[in-house]
Amino acid sequence: MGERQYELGTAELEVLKALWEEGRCTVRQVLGHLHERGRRVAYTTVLTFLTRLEQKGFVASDKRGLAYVYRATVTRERVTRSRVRELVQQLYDGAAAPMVLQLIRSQKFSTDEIAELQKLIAELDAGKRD
Amino acid sequence: MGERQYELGTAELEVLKALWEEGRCTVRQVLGHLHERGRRVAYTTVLTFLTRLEQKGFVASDKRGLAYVYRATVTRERVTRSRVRELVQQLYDGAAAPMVLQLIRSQKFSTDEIAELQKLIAELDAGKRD
DNA sequence: GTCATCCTACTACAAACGTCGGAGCCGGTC
DNA sequence: GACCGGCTCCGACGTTTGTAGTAGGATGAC
Repeated sequence: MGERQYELGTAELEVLKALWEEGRCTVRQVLGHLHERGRRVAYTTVLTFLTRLEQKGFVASDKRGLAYVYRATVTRERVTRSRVRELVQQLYDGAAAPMVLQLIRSQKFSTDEIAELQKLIAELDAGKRD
Repeated sequence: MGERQYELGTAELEVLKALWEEGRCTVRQVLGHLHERGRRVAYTTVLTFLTRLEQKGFVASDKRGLAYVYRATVTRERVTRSRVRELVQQLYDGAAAPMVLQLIRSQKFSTDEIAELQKLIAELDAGKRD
């Protein structure tokens, strides 16, 4: 079965995000990225996360010179989709519409975003009528 | 520092959902509810979750006859909102729109749901123009 | 050759989670 | 009055997650 359950802690996800945003990174670069956004954590902690992420198959590494360089092996899209689906499942037993309604009601959107949403939904609607 | 007020594991959430759906319940009733939807778990496990949920302030109980009766002290909406917000924060640094787009793209909606969405967004749009 | 560095590997550890087993209490039933 | 079937309390245990210290290998500076 294809869609495996991705188990990622929030701190692990932070590290993965660093890789998505920076591309290939050494441990130290990830650490820098995290520090830049106020995440204070030790070098070895980052190393631990990268190692675990590699074990779980989310990143790969190769030795380049004296340090390992890590890269994500899963796309942000994929993990994101999986996480959202998981939450929809947990909260609404798989029904996405209530989640969307919830989001639309409880968050503020800019005029541009509203326009974008309208466009997208219109497309959906058109698709349905085919 | 994550000010995550609601710390709920997925299994704990299952139990809480039982209370939202059934109203006031004894341990045994929650157990029955879970068993009905294929969740096989022991009586004492449910008891543990209810106890922990009570410690965390999500449920309250009172002794009625020989068994305790539990009830949720937080609404489904509240927990749900908090969880969604948390995920939006984690995945998109707080931007709700990408999340909505993601949902709309990756999930299937019925015609009715699409209509509902259109209505809601139209309202939003109207509100913006005031 | 010796040092100061930088990097990885190994180990550790507490808290949270998911999961129960038993001990022990209490109210009916033979 | 001894037993059965509920119920709660307490403790336990394996796993995951977040966090990090320390040991030891490689490397470049003198």
